[in-house]
Amino acid sequence: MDVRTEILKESQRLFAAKGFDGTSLKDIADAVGIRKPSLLYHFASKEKLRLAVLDQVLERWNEVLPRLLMAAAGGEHRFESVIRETVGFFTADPDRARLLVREILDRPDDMRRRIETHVRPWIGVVADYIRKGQQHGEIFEQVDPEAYILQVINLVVSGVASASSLDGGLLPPESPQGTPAQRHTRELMRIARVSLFISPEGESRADSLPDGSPEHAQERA
Amino acid sequence: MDVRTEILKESQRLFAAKGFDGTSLKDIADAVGIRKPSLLYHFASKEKLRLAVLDQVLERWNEVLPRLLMAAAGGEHRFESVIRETVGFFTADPDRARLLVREILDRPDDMRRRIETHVRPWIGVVADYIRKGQQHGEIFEQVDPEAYILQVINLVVSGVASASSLDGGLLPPESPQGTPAQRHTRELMRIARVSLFISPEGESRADSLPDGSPEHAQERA
DNA sequence: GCATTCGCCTACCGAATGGTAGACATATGC
DNA sequence: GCATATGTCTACCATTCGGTAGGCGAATGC
Repeated sequence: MDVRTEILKESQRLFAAKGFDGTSLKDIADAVGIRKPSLLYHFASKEKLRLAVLDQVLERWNEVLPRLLMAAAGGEHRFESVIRETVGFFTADPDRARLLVREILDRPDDMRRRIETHVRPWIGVVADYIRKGQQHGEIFEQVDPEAYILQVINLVVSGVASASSLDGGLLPPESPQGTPAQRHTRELMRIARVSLFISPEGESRADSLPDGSPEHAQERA
Repeated sequence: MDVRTEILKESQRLFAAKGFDGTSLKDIADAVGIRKPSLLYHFASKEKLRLAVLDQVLERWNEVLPRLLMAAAGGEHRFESVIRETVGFFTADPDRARLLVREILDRPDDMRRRIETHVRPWIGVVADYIRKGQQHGEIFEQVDPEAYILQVINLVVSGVASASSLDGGLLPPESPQGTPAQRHTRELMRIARVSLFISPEGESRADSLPDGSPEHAQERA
């Protein structure tokens, strides 16, 4: 693999695990198998490297976004597939979620700007979709579209970021309901759906479990 | 104020804002207005200081927990007041939330142990409450009690931790629905309620907005 | 009165940090 | 064949890091 790519990969992993300040250039160089100055040949400074890693994640997100929004049919299925794909994007590589959460905590102002340009637009799209659903009586009037979307984003991203600590420790590794990750995702999807759509009177959906997102397993490469 | 207390206060603030690794002992000493060795006189090492700050937050949580669980009447009101109080605890001082999220990311294993001893017990209590509600037909059968509680905890803690970045940037500072913080909290409470309780047929509650938690404003002292 | 403790200080330490200088070897272009 | 560009290296630098040694003054105990 290309050295530069390798550096980005290991940096993302280490930044996600130990944070930007908690990771030294030597840590990264060691992980890649080169010396520190060789690393600085590819990325002029630690700060440049940080930006490159962050850009890589956000660009990747921008790649899957169109596919994600165009996905599937209309109605509830469309909504579900959007959430499912979003969850899949982060569970395919939880470091993405951890990195974003860390970045939000460490540099809220920078991150706010990035979010406004990258995320704002399609929040508007989804919010309009929700408002339309409200007019048609399919979605609760009480839903605050923008606030709802933010809560769901938070649920997905922060959920994946901290899943290893919370789920692993508090849900039994084996249970009739499935693995912790499965239960986590299934309940997340249920909450997002039930708190949005007015249930069509007594509908008790089978809740097919979309999860662990094996279809995304190799998407990381 | 007691110097030791002052150190803990500034440490919590700085650890929450810049992270443990991103904060130097000099930063803290400067914030308190003393020299670094004086700081190390009160706390023998940076690690000891970290533990003291974390303990302080968790102890505080343990103080309000009983009051929180015993609160109010039964039924939905009880549930709502529990969530409201929990949200209040963290919005009263968002650094608590930021600190916990950082700690989960930085030291997941340590945090998992702490969570298992501190949080596990009352998760069981709430989960039993939910199961009882399911038997009585008040709560959706599809709810996975433990997974649901984890999602709500995540929603509250991570939500408060990143609220400044997300809400501030994506919700307009002024709107007919209220401030970003109000809309955030109101939608959070709505999602938690609607995704749990089977709505009593056409009930369209006025949604009195509990928020900003002014009643907790001075609780920080 | 006087020894002791407390709390804070200046001065310093070794280690690690991000980053630079410059040599060297290999590959490439012409 | 030879100059140039590429990529990695060793050696080094200034700074900052967490932490220590030890002195000094004010309070405290007896």
